[in-house]
Amino acid sequence: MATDMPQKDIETIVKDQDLIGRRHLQICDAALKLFSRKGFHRTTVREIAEACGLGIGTLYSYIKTKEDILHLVYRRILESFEARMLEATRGIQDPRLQLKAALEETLKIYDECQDVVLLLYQESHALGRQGLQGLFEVDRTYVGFFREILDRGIRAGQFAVKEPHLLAVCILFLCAVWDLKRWNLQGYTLETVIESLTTLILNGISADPLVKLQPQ
Amino acid sequence: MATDMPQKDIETIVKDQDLIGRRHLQICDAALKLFSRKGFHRTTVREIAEACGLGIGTLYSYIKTKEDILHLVYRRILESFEARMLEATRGIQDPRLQLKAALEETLKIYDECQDVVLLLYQESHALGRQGLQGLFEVDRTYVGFFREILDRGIRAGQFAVKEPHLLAVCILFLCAVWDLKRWNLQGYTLETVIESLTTLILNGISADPLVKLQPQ
Amino acid sequence: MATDMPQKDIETIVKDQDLIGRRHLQICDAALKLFSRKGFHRTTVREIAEACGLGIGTLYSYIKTKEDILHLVYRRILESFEARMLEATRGIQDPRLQLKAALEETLKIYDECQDVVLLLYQESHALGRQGLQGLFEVDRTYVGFFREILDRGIRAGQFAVKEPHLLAVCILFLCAVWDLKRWNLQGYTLETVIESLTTLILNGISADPLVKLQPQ
Amino acid sequence: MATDMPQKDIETIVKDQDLIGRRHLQICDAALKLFSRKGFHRTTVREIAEACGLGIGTLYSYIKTKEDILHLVYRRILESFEARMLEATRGIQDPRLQLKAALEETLKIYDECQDVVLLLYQESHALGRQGLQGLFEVDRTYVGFFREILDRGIRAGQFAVKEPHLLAVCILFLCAVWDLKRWNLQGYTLETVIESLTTLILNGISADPLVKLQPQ
DNA sequence: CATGAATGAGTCTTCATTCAT
DNA sequence: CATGAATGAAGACTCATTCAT
Repeated sequence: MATDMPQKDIETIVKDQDLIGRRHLQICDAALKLFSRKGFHRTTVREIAEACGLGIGTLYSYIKTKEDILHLVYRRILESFEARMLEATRGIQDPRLQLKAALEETLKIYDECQDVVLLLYQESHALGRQGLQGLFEVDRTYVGFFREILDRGIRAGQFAVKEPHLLAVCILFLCAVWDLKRWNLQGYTLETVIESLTTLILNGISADPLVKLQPQ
Repeated sequence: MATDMPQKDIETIVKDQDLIGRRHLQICDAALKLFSRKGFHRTTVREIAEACGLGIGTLYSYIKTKEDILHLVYRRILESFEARMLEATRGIQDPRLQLKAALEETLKIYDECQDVVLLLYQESHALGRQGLQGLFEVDRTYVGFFREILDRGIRAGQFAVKEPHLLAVCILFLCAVWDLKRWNLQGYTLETVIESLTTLILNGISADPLVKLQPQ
Repeated sequence: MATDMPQKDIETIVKDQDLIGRRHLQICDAALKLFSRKGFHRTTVREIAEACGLGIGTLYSYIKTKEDILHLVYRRILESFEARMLEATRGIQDPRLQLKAALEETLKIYDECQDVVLLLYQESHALGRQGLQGLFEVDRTYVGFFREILDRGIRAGQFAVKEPHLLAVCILFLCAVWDLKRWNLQGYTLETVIESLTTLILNGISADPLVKLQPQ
Repeated sequence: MATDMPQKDIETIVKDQDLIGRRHLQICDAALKLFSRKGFHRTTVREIAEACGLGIGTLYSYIKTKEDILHLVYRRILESFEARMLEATRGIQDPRLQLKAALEETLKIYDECQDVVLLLYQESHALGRQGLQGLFEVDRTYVGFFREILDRGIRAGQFAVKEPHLLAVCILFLCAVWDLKRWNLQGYTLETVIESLTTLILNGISADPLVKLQPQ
């Protein structure tokens, strides 16, 4: 589904593709921690180099600019998110249940990766046009996944949704509330949020008014 | 309702409160444009000074640090948002209609002030702890407004919501989708979004299942 | 004796000599405190203005440059030092006793005005050539005072000194040890220092070897 | 005796200790000249960088702050002073002669390094607390050297001194008169000063009054 | 392929001084 | 005479990036 994201493949001096892969992982791990803690701008390339045990020069053999590191990090994050999502919803037939599962897993991921989601929303503008395009693409596949669930539900007569794509975007976005507005949600537990959001959305799109009473 | 946000009043060298007020407006206007276009980090203080027709020294008579400018901008934005919201929903009695109006107005504002909303979400981490507290406070009053509508609807038996505060946060947050995910919503018009979101939310929280069929 | 120091009279915009005098005192008092605490460079003109209750503009009506303030301060300090010295040694006939009194008084002054003496030694290079000349002049009169005592003692056969001016300079300078090397003299009291220095100097210049045994 | 001054070792970005050593020498040489001529405050970091043929960035790879440069300079100066002193007085048995030699050498050093001594006295307050501590420490070892001579003389019955440490401080301090009051000692030669100071001090501390007549 | 020293453009911020009111 | 807002030159320091070894 998302194996072919537009790689905007980072130009490297080193040519050994295998080594590049390993180094990129190394760099991602170090950079992710630093970016989460201090943000993109306040993290220096030198710090990243130190944190991943490479010389600065070596680091620069595997990237062209600092921005590339952000790319690497984003790509990695989104890949892992997507993998988890697919895993969690695979094989569920009922659209309503599958949507529920997708919501729950997304919120769980967002709960675990709070810093990362913040990073995603706050520093993405540090990417150039081209870089953003890549992100958008990935996001689209992620959204596409929700959209498929909606489509199946609509075809099955379970969901009444005029604009499935729009709704998919909204639903995915809404999950981020747990991270982006966390300071305003201090008293709540993840469970409460999962339940409330699930209720809101399922009721919001349900075609059958009578179903609604149960979850509430 | 929110006239007394915690001012964290910027220390200035100039004493004339009136002049300070005017200059701050001047600075806000210039900074807002630049921040929207280039982001906080990529905008230099010198650029801001030039853009508002002040010498750097003069600019620094009205602020202590660059961060203060971001404060000024944020405070200004949120004040104006709140004012518009209050204006648009004042006097509407029916909670359902009032919520509809609030949603519509918020989305309209967010449509007009796309850059500003992005700024709000992306650069807020450039503020220090104290500065963030101020923002949160304002946000809480804004959220509180939605919450009051929900509460009235619940009391009137129109809404079925377990966690009104949580829902209020979600609803307000959801409006930002139009700005934060705009690149994934290219084909849609504001009207479509207003309608879809309104439907989703009203259905999502409606206590009476039979009402739901009409708007859809 | 030193009423006619070369005034390098500060150019002022204000012409009322009387007012100038009062303002200069005002400025001196404020500046002295600030300079002592923070040093000349780290004290801003604005701080001085605030400390003496004048507007910056007003302050600048009574001086031409920041350096002028240092002048004012130095001149004031030296005048007061000299006055105290004269007072303390007036009328003493015996050169040995007079030298003792002069030493004692100088050390007492230096003890009371530790910060000021440091200021004198550390910031004088902030003065331009012309300003330094003024200081030197004052210092010379101060030194001259010691020299006169030495001369009288030499004529009286009490002191054996080849280079009285040089010695006078040294003696006066030596007194500053209490301020400039204070951190290396932590355990000592003023009294001990007075006694030790007096002994050293009187023995060092005494013409009559037999006298020496008594004070030690 | 003073091989282990508290290094407060400057944090550097560059790791190669050997290179650091060489660069620090380079920086010292350039900075010393500039500081002597223009003082610490009036010398810019950029000037220092140019004077030692490094880019500013490079310079800052070897120091953390401008103050560090002053440190470097001071440390270097004091080390060289001490080395010369030790060399000049080594192996002299008679305390009186050794003190004479120490005085003479110190004054010669101070004569050659007039600018440096001024720097030492005038700019030391630009150092922070910690930096000053380092200086004091070095000064103490220097003073300790004089003190040892005095102690030996006292034990040998040649000197009559109640407070040897205090006297040592005074003696060392007195040598600085040649630099700090030079403008008031224009007509004198180094030889005259050496002779006068030596006479003053040796007579001042001599235990045997009869010896005194000879040097005078 | 690895390293890390070198670079300098660019950043925020300060402060003595002036001048219109 | 008094005031204080305006000014901009200048300063210390950072950091992404390169390149010789």
